[in-house]
Amino acid sequence: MARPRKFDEERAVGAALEAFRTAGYEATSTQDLCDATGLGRSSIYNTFKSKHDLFRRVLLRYMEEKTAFQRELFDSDRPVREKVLVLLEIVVEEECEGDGRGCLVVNTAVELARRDAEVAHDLRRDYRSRLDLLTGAFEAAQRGGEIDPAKDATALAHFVIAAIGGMRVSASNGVGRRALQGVAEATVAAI
Amino acid sequence: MARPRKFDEERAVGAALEAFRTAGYEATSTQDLCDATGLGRSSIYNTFKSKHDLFRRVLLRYMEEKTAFQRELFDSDRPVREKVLVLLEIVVEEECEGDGRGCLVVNTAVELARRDAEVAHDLRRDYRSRLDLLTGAFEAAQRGGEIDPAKDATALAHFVIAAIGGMRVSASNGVGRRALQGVAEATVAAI
DNA sequence: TCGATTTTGAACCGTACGTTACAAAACAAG
DNA sequence: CTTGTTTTGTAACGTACGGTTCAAAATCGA
Repeated sequence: MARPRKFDEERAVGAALEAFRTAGYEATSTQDLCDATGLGRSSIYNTFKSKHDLFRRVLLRYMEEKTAFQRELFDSDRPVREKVLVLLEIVVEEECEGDGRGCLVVNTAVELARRDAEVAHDLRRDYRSRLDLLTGAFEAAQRGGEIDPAKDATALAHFVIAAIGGMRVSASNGVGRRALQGVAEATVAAI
Repeated sequence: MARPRKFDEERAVGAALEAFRTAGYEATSTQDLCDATGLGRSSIYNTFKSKHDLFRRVLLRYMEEKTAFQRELFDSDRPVREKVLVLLEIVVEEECEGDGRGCLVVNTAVELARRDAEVAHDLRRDYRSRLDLLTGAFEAAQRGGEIDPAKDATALAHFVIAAIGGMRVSASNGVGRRALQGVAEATVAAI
C-alpha cells in the first residue's frame, strides 16, 4: 500500500561494494556511491541510514560470500594441503589477474579497524569463523594422518590466514604473480 | 639575512608521521597536521608544498629508519634464523605492546598504493631494498651451511616479508600476542 | 638603524563533504 | 477516485576540506 522500490537492494549493495573496494571507505564519497549504484542520495539514505551503515552492510555481505566459498572448498574431501593450496592460489589469481581492487577485509582491517569499534567487531567475528573453519580442517587432517598430530592446529590456521593477508599486502607493494606463487607454495610446505 | 625558522623541520616530519600513522592519509586533515606539528598552515605549506608531498617525505623517512634498523640487525653475525626471529618478534611487540598505530608501510600499501602512482613507486623501491637485504642474508646462510642450498633464497625473502605483512593485518583483525608469536615461530621453522 | 628577506598567523578561497528537508510522484487498498 | 504511505529527485544544510593570500613580525647583513 505504498510506492514500491524501483531498484534491487542487494544489487545496490553489490555496486557499493565495488566502489568501496576501489577507493576504500574514506575516499569513497556519497556521490561516488550514487554513481556506482545509480540511486539518488535520498534513496541511499532512506534505505541504508548512513554511509557508515551502508559500508558495514557491504562488508558483512562480502565476508559472508567469502566465508561461504571457503566453507564449500573445505567441505570437499581432497587432501587438506591441496585445499589450502587452492585457497592461496585463488588469492594469487585475485590479486594478479583481477581488477586490482584488493580484498575488502584486508583493506578495511588496515584502514578502519583501529579507529572504528563497530567495524573492528565485525572483522573479529569474521576472523574467528575463518579460524574455526581452518582449525577444524587441520584437526581432521591430523586424525586422518595427513598432518603431524604434534602440531597445533589452531596455530596452523593463524599461520595460513596470516599468509593470505601477507600475500595481499605484498601484492599492493607490487610483487608479481611468480613471487606470490612461491609464497603460497612455501606456506603449504610449512603446514 | 632573513627571518629564521622557529621549528625543527625533522621534528615536524616526525610529528606528522605519528598523525598519519594514527588515521591514515585520507583521514588526516591539514588541521590535524597543524595540531600534531604545532606549526601553522602557512609554515607547513611553505616548507612541504602540499599534504601529499609531506606525506611522501614522512613515508620516505619512515622507510629509511626501518630499513636502517633491519640492515643493522642483519649485519650482526648471529645465525640467520635467529635474526629473522628477532625481526618477527619486534613486529609482534610493535603490534601488541605499541601504541596500536600499525606500520605506515603496510597501511600505505593497502590504503594508497593502488591509486597513487608516486607512492606506489616509493613502496616498490622500499620493498626491493628489504628483499635484497633478506635475499643476501639467506644466500650467505646457504654458503655457511645454515640453510639448504637447494632452496630459493629470493623466494624465502618474499616469504618472510609476506609473513610480516600478514602478521600486521592479523593484528588489525584483533589477533593477540600469543597467536602472532606462533605465526612468527612457524615462519622461522619454514625457512 | 635600516632595508632586504623570510617566516608566521589569520583570514579567506572555492569546493566538496555527509546529511537532511521537502514536495512531487508512484503505487496499493478502500 | 480517493486516501494513505512510501520512494524519489532536487535542493539545500552547515561544516570541513586542501590550499592561498597577505600584511605584520622577526631576523639578518650593512
